[in-house]
Amino acid sequence: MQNYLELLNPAQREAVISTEGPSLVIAGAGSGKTRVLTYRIAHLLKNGVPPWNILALTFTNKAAREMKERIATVVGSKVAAHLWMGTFHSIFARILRIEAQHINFPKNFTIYDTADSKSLIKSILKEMKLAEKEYKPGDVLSRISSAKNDLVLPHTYARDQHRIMADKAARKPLIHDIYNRYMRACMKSGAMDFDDLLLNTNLLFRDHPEVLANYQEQFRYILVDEYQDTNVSQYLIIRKLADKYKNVCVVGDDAQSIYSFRGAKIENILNFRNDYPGYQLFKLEQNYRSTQTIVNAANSLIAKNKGQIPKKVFSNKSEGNPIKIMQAFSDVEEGFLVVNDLKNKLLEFSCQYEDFAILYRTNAQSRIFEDVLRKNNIPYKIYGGLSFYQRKEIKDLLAYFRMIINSNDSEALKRIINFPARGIGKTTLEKLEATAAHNGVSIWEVLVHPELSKLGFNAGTLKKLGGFVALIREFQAKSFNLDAFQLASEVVSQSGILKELHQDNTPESQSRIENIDELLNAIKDFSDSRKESGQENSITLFLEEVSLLTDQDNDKAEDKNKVTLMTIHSAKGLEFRNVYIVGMEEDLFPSGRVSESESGLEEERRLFYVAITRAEEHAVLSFAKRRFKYGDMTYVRASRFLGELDPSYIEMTGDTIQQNQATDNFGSANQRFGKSFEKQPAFTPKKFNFSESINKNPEKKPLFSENAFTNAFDIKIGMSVQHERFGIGEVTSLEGTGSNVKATVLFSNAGEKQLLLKFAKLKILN
DNA sequence: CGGACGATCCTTTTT
DNA sequence: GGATCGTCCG
Repeated sequence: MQNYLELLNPAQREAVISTEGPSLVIAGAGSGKTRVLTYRIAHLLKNGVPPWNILALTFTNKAAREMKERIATVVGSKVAAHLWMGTFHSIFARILRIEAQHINFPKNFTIYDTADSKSLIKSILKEMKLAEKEYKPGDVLSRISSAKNDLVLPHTYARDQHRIMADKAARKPLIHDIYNRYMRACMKSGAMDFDDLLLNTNLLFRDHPEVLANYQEQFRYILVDEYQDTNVSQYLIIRKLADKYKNVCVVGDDAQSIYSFRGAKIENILNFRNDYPGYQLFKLEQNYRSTQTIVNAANSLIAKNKGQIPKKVFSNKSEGNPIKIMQAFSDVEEGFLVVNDLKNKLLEFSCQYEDFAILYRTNAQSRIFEDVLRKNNIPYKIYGGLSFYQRKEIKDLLAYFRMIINSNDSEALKRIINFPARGIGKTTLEKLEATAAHNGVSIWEVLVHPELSKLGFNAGTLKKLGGFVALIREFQAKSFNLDAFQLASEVVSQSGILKELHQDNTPESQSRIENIDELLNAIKDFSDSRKESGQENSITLFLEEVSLLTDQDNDKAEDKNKVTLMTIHSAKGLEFRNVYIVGMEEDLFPSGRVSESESGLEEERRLFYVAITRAEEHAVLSFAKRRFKYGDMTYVRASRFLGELDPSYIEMTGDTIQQNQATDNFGSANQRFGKSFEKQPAFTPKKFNFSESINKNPEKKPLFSENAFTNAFDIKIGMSVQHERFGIGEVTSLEGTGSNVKATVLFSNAGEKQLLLKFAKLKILN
């Protein structure tokens, strides 16, 4: 790997070797951005810059990990290990722990996730006697988050006419008050939410110039990936840190800015020239990923946006196949069309499962594709939704660890004070919470206060509370002698969690036990690898790692060679030979919430651009005519974005059931498609078309057959059926009529279950 | 106090 | 279609 410079094109090479002074790298989709970042860092190291003088900030942990591995192949893993490389959140959490004493936080502060934050907001609403209907915790949190990302503290918020007016207009005039209480409560709990990690870093640097000076000196070279998605808070951290040496290299693509909803400012990249005069500009315009058709189609789309950094992304690869658009009558049929097309490509182009991705705008769309893939025995992995670390039993166990490390963490306490059930109910907890809020202390401090007995609890309750305190203290005492894994095992057995789960012997509790085992294994792996590398191995470090994980970071070995299902947002940075972009409908993509504003629409368009440019060989777009929304079947229109792609790159596949209806299907969107689009035959006689492929595979089930789905009416007494969770069983009785038929099934492993056929996805065996 | 069972709201996107 | 929340009853 010594000649890494030879692996680069001229533009990439310039970006790698121009290490001094500010640099802006505009990297078109698929243009080798990661390669440039990787080799730039390797180049610095090769030229004698110590790794601890380099700060590299990425968007996901996974990106950081992969880049570190690639750098290690050039300079060795010992050197690479000393790089400061990670997400903004993980790097600055680490720094905040080191500098905690300066900002009035304990070193062992907890990191609240969104669920913790919402739960805290609910408590505050209760205390303020505000209705949750008026002040939805999620909405309140996003207002607070947006303020924090703009570095607006509560007292400034209260005087910020803009925000106050907006809140009044939204009939939530008291947000500033909630925000204030929220901040105080976090402080009492010794907790920071995600935004606080960045906000407090800013406050640390603002109020402690000597601390800032140290880090400026340390981080002589700063690299930032996905710069177009940084928010004000992140932007200012970079500016401060880079202020001394100005060796800052930011990489990004304004055309791929898709996170404004969480405070990202595309202006950060657009204004780089003003912030760092004398900067060098590098443009990476050759796309190595996709066919010319895909690149050109994507260009034709993004050209509809205004105010971009001029660039001309091109591909030297083959022309490739046209982008296919498929229309379906319903969301379910869309699932079949996509999976059928996938199966054809699998054979036609000798693809692996891992060569496919199904991308959607919202997580809720995944279910239908999961069903169809499962029925076709196609392995898939799904990102998003409930991740492992958000499952109840996992969060409960982690809450014990949090209490051990930081007993002032009131959200953790609320989770476990009565889990497993120890007779401390809602009333008791409410009283404790109110007392804590009234006295400005954490719940734990109330519990351990000598005058607890004067609060009017009865003797039984007092005893139970005392038992809980003793339990936590016992764990704390043990935590000094045990490693992370030993302590975790101790908690699982001594807290009564395991006993409780073993007692109610249901399939659910069984799967919970399995999850807990999995967590213990993860902790063991963590402990062992830490021990091997001679590093500290405390539960604190494990928690730190876990609380900043995303489900993208949980790549497992068994997840190799599977079809990928994810939102377009999480697909950023990835690539696949074949990409399906599904649900191309108005009010879904573009989302109805934003398509009224021009800037919102432009962001949706960038999102579509990101989606298309994930594809190396084939991009397939699909939409349905009818779709279930909120449990109702609704009629929907094709997305306006379909008409914005240059029609010369598109192939339509028609409506295979009733061709004469195909044209109506576009509704108003049809007018936007323009003449050339309309002229396309509704049913292109090409080789991947749909009806032919059915004929080609006569052994396969016809796509539109009712039989493809288990029909509730088909299930009869005595049948042998399979359930996703409960396994195989026999139907012993049926009751009810119509869609409400309830079956009693005797499962060989799970015992007898009553199942509503419309919900339980029973597969008929034999 | 805790579990079971309806009503209700919902849907962007995520560190 | 489903998650969460509130209410009711044991």
